[in-house]
Amino acid sequence: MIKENLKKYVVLEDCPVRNVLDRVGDKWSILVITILGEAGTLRFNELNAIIGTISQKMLTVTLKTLEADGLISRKIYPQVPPRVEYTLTPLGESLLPAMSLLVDWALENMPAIKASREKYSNQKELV
Amino acid sequence: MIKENLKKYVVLEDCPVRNVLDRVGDKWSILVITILGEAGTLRFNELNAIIGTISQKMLTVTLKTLEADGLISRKIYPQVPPRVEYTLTPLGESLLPAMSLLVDWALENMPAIKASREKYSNQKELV
DNA sequence: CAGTATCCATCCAGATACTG
DNA sequence: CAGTATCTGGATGGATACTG
Repeated sequence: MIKENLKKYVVLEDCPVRNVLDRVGDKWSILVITILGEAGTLRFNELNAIIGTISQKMLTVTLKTLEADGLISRKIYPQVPPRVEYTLTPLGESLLPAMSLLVDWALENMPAIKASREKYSNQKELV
Repeated sequence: MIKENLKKYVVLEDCPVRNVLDRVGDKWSILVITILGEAGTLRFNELNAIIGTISQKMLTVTLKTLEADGLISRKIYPQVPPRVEYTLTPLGESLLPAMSLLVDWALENMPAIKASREKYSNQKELV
């Protein structure tokens, strides 16, 4: 029966897939990974300045989560004032191809999606 | 200056990328797209039964959003009781390769991520 | 069958202020 | 410089009951 077979995706979703996509889906992770992927290594305040619209708190949370997942590494230089540098780990780098494919898809198809959204909301208004 | 150059990602993020990834990031969209991608066409209650843990409300919301984005199409058969069928549009199908790359990455690297998370939380406890 | 409508708990992101 | 701590409004997701 086809429906029973399809349930495998639900299981997948619970364990590894949704776990990973929670990161992909949150507001800042992809941006941070993309930027680190291109820049190589950046300090906390450099990331903060590049993104501009992120709060210190969210940048801290995002970096900690990505570090916990093993996607970025955090290097502390014992200085005053402190210097902390962030870099993608090999695991983080291995995510770049999949992410850029998604980003490319988004860039390419955003016009179509936008047009569809407008068409849809106009239809709703007419009802 | 390298930092100014990197800001392009922030702009990208605001407009098309984050818009699309909001869908990827929500709780059910990827699952629905994946299932429809394999099944071809399904009715509302078939999807409901396959996923099992989704509420009617969230399935409705998810399907409406995907329809508004032009990723799935909704076909109503004027019967009593009603019959509504959902299918991926070509736009929705074009998203499948990027998504499956991401899903594959998740499956392959989940063990590493899990190990990293445990190591990280153990470190925290020792402090 | 395929939804709507309503209420509710929780999470999330941002603003602000403070610190080793 | 690189964070932490606290508070708050709003969005998100789920449970339940009802309906054309």
